[in-house]
Amino acid sequence: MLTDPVARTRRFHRAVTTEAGVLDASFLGRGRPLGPARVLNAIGRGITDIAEIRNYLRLDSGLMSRILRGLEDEGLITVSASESDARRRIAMLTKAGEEEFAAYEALSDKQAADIVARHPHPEVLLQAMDVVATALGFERTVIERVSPLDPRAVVCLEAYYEELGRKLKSGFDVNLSADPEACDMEHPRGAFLLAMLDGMPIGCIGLKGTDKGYAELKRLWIVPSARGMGLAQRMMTEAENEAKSLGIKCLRLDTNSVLSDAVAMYHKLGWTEIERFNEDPYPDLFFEKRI
Amino acid sequence: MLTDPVARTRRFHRAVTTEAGVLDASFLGRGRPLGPARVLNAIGRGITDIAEIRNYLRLDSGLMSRILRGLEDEGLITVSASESDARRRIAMLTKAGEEEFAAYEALSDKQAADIVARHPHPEVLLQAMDVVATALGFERTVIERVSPLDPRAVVCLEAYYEELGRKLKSGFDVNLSADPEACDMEHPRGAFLLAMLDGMPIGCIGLKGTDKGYAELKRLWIVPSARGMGLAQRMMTEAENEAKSLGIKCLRLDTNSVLSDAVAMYHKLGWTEIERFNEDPYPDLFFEKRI
DNA sequence: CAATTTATCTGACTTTAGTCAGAAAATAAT
DNA sequence: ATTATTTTCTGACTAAAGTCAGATAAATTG
Repeated sequence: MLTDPVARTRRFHRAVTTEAGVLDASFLGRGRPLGPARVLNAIGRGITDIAEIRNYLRLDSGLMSRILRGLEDEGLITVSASESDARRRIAMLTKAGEEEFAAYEALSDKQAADIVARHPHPEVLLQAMDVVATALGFERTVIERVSPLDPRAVVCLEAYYEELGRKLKSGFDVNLSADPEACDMEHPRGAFLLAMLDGMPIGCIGLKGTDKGYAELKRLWIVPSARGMGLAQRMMTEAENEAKSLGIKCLRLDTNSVLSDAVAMYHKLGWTEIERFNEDPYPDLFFEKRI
Repeated sequence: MLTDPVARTRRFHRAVTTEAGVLDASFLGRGRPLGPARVLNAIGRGITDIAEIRNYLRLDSGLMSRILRGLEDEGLITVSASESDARRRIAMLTKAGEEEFAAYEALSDKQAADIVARHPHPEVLLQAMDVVATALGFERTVIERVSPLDPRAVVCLEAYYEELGRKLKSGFDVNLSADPEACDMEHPRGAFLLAMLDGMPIGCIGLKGTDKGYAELKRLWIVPSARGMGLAQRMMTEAENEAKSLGIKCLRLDTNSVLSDAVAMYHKLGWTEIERFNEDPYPDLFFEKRI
């Protein structure tokens, strides 16, 4: 009973659907049926293409059409033809729509804050929720190329620096000049990849272009709640592909032997250990891979 | 973004409702609307009193009545008057109903098993789900008096013994004669209390009656995922009340200084340290409280 | 260019869910 | 014993969700 995976999962499901009922009630707190409320929120969250909303919410085209007319009549959205394909239609929030969406957001934020607040040790609960959320949706993870200055990238990098600082005996101090290598990881000189799941960044990797006949992989980091799922390998592979498409033939990386899991992975992925190729104080292991 | 409690909670909620949609689909996989399916499952899970089901599922009496007629027409249930109060009605599954319920159970079990199976480290996910489930429903926890031989009690006791074995340097070996003190914790000589949440035992405590002018509190245990929520104190208080109602005036307990959290709690709850009062090898600290 | 495909819309449905005002019968209160 | 309350049931509703067969217009294919 206490250890049976099925019993535990079903109990989790019961607990969560009870709670979800309460949370969905927040969607009903503004005198609007669930359907229109969900569509309005999808639009507010940036899914403006109607076919996409329809697919996301699994709505019949007829039903969708009527819901859109209703929201238009309320003055919350405007619908116009897509520029690239006049059959497709794009929904936009009006000013009133923005306000209504903000009101829903405020309700949801309050619900979320309440859940956390009534726990005596919020961080324990939050970490558990992170693990569950990552696990449940893991196959929806998408890897996208962004600028290393993208706020979502910055968030990952800061977490990476913080973690290195904890793990290296010497601590870790990013060069004071803010993100000195950012321009080298800007496409097409290099690249910066972000793994996104449910709107949350869960991992990153940088490809740093150089003028020395090789490129470097830098700043591979996976959020703790997503570790052990094979995401790091996927990021490495994607970064390699990115390098290939930029015509890069040789990759290098440096690391520290403290990060034993990472070192093991580099070996597994076909990297070979080489001599020190830079003067950085933190790394003590150096790898190369010809692609 | 990565640390913001509200963003993390909302992401969790999104992940879980997406998943819940899939799980609820299992309730639709047998060609029956959600309403009747939920009622059938409530009856199958042992909620037979119609008023109770109505309260549990928050259904209008008219709607409930019609759903019951529908399930009767399908030959899945029979409804009869309660013996104690002929206004109230009791629903029972027929043979066909049992089978239908079992089919729903099989679907749910399969869904649950699938979720766990596709995770590379199931125990990590399961522990996280335990923490979340406990946190979300915590205020629904009910403490009930059961026999110490109740299978749910046995499950807790085994977990307790296992944990003691890990924590005590000397290990821990329950007296080979199966649960030697069980009869002393049988009401009304003593009592055994179980904390239940969503059908899962999450903690226990035993009140052992003796003939020596005092009773003992034994086997206080809280499932790891529920620790830090103040449940142990609530169990202690309930056990004290139980003792009072049995006319007991003095309580004792023994413990080991390794269990420092427990020791701190005993002090906090007004227990006073006393001399060793038994020859057990494991405890090294002894407490008393007059009530 | 004609034929086909795609995305949306409209109208005419059905099903499911939920509400509400009594009616009937049993029980509890005075 | 009468009155009030509780529990369920029935009928007559409304609202919301979902389905389906075209119609329309834009894009794609051969």
